[in-house]
Amino acid sequence: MSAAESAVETIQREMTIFARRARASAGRMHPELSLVSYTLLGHLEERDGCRATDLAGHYALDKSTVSRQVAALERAGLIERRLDPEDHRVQVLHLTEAGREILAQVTRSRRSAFRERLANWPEEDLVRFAAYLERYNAGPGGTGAV
Amino acid sequence: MSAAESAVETIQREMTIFARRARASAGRMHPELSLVSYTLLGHLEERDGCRATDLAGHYALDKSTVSRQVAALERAGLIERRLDPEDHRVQVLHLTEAGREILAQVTRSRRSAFRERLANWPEEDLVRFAAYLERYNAGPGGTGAV
DNA sequence: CACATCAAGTTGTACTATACAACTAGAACG
DNA sequence: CGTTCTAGTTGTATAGTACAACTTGATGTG
Repeated sequence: MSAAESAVETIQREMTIFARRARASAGRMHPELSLVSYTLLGHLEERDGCRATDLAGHYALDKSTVSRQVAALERAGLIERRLDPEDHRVQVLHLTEAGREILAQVTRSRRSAFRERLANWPEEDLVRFAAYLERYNAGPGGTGAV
Repeated sequence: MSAAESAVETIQREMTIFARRARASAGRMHPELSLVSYTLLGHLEERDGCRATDLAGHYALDKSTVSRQVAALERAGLIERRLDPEDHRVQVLHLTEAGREILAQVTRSRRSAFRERLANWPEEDLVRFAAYLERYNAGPGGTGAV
């Protein structure tokens, strides 16, 4: 096996380990915010509000799934729905102040966990690793290479 | 923000994207084998058989979860249980011939998906990326930096 | 304009993966 | 022995998900 082939094997194995761990710890990571909720809130912050359908499309989730997630986030007071005056079928979702705070808090705690994990890496390696990950994720998706 | 800090941000973001995708596609990846089942079969192959408790410990799953997964895999004819003659509480799990085949098949299809995704990477980058991932995963776990 | 079609969301239902707790059966050790 | 430990199963509950059926509003065409 060539060096390239064996590197591909390693990447596959390590990505799989990572995915499994992420899955296992997703629910326990932050009691107040699952990985999905966190991602959705992050999207709302980044876009400054969007529709449920956009979330579903962007994250490849069924609209019913998003509908329930959104309902839960609203019940928790983290987001609010504003009827689009242009189109009354549409609800534009926005973070509330509480939602913004929780999101920032979870982001901080996640960031510090990552920092800790990467604490001893030389800057050069961090930069290269970051670039590789971006490149990997930007590649053609949906092939199951997860 | 320093280059190192911004690299850590990127790593966090990209790892999260990856984890979310993995999660979303886990169930659809291979109709015949979920990510968890695949991982468990892989472990059995690697160790040439082990106990359910070992699987639970190694993958941080509850023993009841493993028990049901194992039951499903046995029903599907992919593994078999052999009573440990030394200790009648213990069932040693082994791949069956069918299990070995399915595992090999899924491994092949996953590998080809990874290969495709990484097809245009220069060997040097593959080797470095693989090393970074190994290093990342080998770090202290369980902090939520997933 | 009226009806057909499309789009956004909700709700009913079902399934999978998971955890925790209570239990059974066997082992180990005093 | 009997107590305590260990391996595994089963009951129960929850989260996240999908698919299908439905409601409501928008759009476009004869």
